Amino acid sequence: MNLNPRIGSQCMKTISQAIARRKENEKQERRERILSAAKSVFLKKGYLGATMRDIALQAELSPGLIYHYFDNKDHVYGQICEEAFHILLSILRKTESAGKPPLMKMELIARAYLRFYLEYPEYFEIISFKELGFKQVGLRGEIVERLNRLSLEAINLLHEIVVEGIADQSLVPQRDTWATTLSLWAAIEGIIFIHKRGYMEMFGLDIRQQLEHQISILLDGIRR
Amino acid sequence: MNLNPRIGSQCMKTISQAIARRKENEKQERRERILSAAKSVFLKKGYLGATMRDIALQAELSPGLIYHYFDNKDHVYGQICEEAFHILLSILRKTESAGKPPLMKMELIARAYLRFYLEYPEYFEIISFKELGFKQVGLRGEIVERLNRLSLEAINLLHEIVVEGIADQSLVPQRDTWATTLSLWAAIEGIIFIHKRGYMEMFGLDIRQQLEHQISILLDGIRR
DNA sequence: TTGACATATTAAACATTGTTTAATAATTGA
DNA sequence: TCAATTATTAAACAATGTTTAATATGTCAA
Repeated sequence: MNLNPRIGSQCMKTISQAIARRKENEKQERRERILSAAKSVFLKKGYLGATMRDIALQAELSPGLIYHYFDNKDHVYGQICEEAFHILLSILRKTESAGKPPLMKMELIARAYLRFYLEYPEYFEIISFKELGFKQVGLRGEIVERLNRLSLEAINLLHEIVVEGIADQSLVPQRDTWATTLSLWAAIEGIIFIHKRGYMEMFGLDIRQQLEHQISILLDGIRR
Repeated sequence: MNLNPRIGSQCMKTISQAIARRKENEKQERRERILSAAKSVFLKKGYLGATMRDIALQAELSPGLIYHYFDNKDHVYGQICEEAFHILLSILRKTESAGKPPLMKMELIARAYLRFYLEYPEYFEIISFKELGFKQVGLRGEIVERLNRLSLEAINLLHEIVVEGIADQSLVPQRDTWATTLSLWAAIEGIIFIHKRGYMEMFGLDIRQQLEHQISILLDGIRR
C-alpha cells in the first residue's frame, strides 16, 4: 500500500507516461507496417496500378485502417516518393568527387543519375510519375511542396558544380548559372527518358555509351 | 411497275448500295461526333480526368454507345493522341528549312518543337502522357504501335538532318547517327519538360531564351 | 403491308476503385 | 467496475470503365 500518496501518484504518472510512450511506438509501428506494405505494392505496380486494398492485404489489415494513419492514397504515395528522392540524393552525393575538377564532377553526377535509374528502376518510376504525371492525378498540398524541395535539392547539386566551374574558369561565364544547370540537367534526364521509352533498344544503343556521348556533346560541342 | 425484271433488280441493287453508303456515312459521322466530344474532354481534363460519361454527355448520347464504336477508353484516347502527333508533325515539317545548312535546320526543328509546346499545350500534354505515363495505364496493341511509329517519325525528321550534317561535314562524323539524334532530341525535349515542371518560372527564366541557350550549348559546347 | 432480321441505342447492372461511416473491440484511467 | 478514448473492422458510398439485356429503328423479302 502506498503510505505516501505523493510517491504513489508519481509512480502512476510515470507508468502512464511509459504506456503513452509504448502506445506511441505501436502507433509508429503500424504506420511503418503500412508504409512497408505500400512500398512493395507501389514499387511493383506503380501509382495507378496499386490499390488501397492491395496495400491493406499486404499489411494484413483492413483498408479503412490505412485512413486512420494517412489522409489518402496520395499521402501514402508521397511518403514512398520521398524515400525514392532520398535514395537518389544519397547516390548523387556518394559521387566522391571532392577535389576533382568541376567538369569531372559533372560527369560523375550524370553517371550517378544513370546508376540510380539502372539500379532502382522502380524508384525511378515512382519519381518520374510524380514529376510528369501529376497534373492529371493531382497531388496537392504540403506533400508536393516537400517533394519539389527534394527534387530541387538534386538539381542544386549540379548547380553548385556549375557555379564552381565558372569560378575556376573551366566553364565559360554564363549569363545565368541556373540556365546552364537546367540545360545540363534536362539533357541528362532527357537521355534517360529516351531510354525508358525504348528508343535505344530500337537502335541497338547502349545507355551507358549514350550517356557518355551525351556528356561529350554537352562538354565539347558537336561542331567541328 | 417494272416490266423488265433486270432493270428492277438492278435498280433495287443500286438503291441498296446507296442506302448502305448512307448508313456507312452515318456510322462515320457518329464516330466523328464521339471523337469530337472526346477531343474536347481529353484536351480539357487529360487522360485520367476525362471519363466516358463526360464524353457521352458532350456527344449527347449514352456511354454504352461509345463502346459500339470503340473498343475502350484507350482506343478513343489513341485516336486523339494520333491527332496530336499529326499536329506536331505538321509543325515540325512546316519549318521551311529547305536549302538551309543542317545546323540551321536543327535550330529550326528545336524551335518548332517549342512552338508546338507553347501553342498546343493540351496536345503536348496528351502526347507526353502517352510517352511517359503509360507503363502504369497500359495502352496496348496496335494502337500503341501506330503511335510509336508517329513518335519515331518526328525524331526521324531530326535524324535526316544529322545525316545530312555529317555528309556535308558541318558535323563531326559520329559513330552512330542515331546516337547523336537521340542526344539532341533528348536535350530539346528535356528542356521543355523542365519548363513544364515549373523550374524556369522558379528562376525567372524564359523558355525561349532557355531553348536558345540549350541550342548553343549543344552546338558550341560549354567548354572554353 | 407484314414480319423477320440486323443494327443502333439506351438504361441498368457489374466489378473495381478511393473513401467514409457506423459499429465493435481493446485499452486505459479513475 | 465503468466510462472514455483509441484502434479496428465490415459495410456502405460514390465514381469509375465496361458489359448486358432490352428496346427502338430501319431494311428487305414475301
